[in-house]
Amino acid sequence: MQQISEAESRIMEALWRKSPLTPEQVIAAVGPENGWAPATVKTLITRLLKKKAIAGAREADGYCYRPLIARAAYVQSESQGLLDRLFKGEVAPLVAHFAENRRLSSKDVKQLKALIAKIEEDKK
Amino acid sequence: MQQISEAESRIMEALWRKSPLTPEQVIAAVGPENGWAPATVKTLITRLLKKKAIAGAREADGYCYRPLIARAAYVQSESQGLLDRLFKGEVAPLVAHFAENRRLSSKDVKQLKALIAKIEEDKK
DNA sequence: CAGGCCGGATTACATACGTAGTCTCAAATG
DNA sequence: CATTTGAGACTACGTATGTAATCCGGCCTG
Repeated sequence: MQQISEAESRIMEALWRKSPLTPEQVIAAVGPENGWAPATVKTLITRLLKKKAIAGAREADGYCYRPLIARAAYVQSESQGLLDRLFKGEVAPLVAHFAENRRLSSKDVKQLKALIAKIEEDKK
Repeated sequence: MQQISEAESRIMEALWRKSPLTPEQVIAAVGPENGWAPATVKTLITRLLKKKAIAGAREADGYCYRPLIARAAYVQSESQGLLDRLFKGEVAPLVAHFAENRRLSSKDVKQLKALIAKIEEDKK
């Protein structure tokens, strides 16, 4: 998978959120919130097209873009990359790090508890 | 904190692992394993100096470099950045993602269990 | 048909980054 | 003192990225 830059990933997020989108919709979705001119959005789109991360096609609603990469795959790639770089590829050390630095919210803890319980249940 | 590139972070890791290090030691520590020429390492060092991520000084063992940024701070910044970008700033969704994609090792689960238990114990 | 619109290509410029060589000046050494 | 060594500055070149404008060809509309 070719690298998708942070700016480019914001286009992807818009398309993952709702797809397909017309060029105008993409511009409206990401332009104002990022302070981008339409030309900037168009450039990012062109780069994503070149990277085959999205595809454009004429559809019932007119010309539209849709993602060619699943968000889960992108998220996995980015996350695993960070874990590989900083935590020997494993999840637990990252969680431990947040715990040690008081950056685990009580909400996080509650959800992690439920998650672990579910994982163990699924194992039986 | 100024951005530290991946290549630069490898110099940091060497200094976090063992510090202070002479220029020669840094080159030996990161050069071969990354396929870098000494000039490349020197460039990366110069950039880190400019970013004030490391400092060089004459010491008992000669001229040495030491990190000016704690690994924990760097790790927190990078990790939080990823969580902010992809997981609404929270840890649990990342763990859930790995669980859903069958990317949580049994070792991870075991350690997470212990970690959660410890957190709850520390709360009492 | 002519003009306008639109999507993608192309261009522009600056910074960051990866990789590496060269130069300069100060300190160390013989 | 002269020479060597070494650290950091500077240079080089290509790619990636951020931000944005312009251009070109095809299609649609009046």
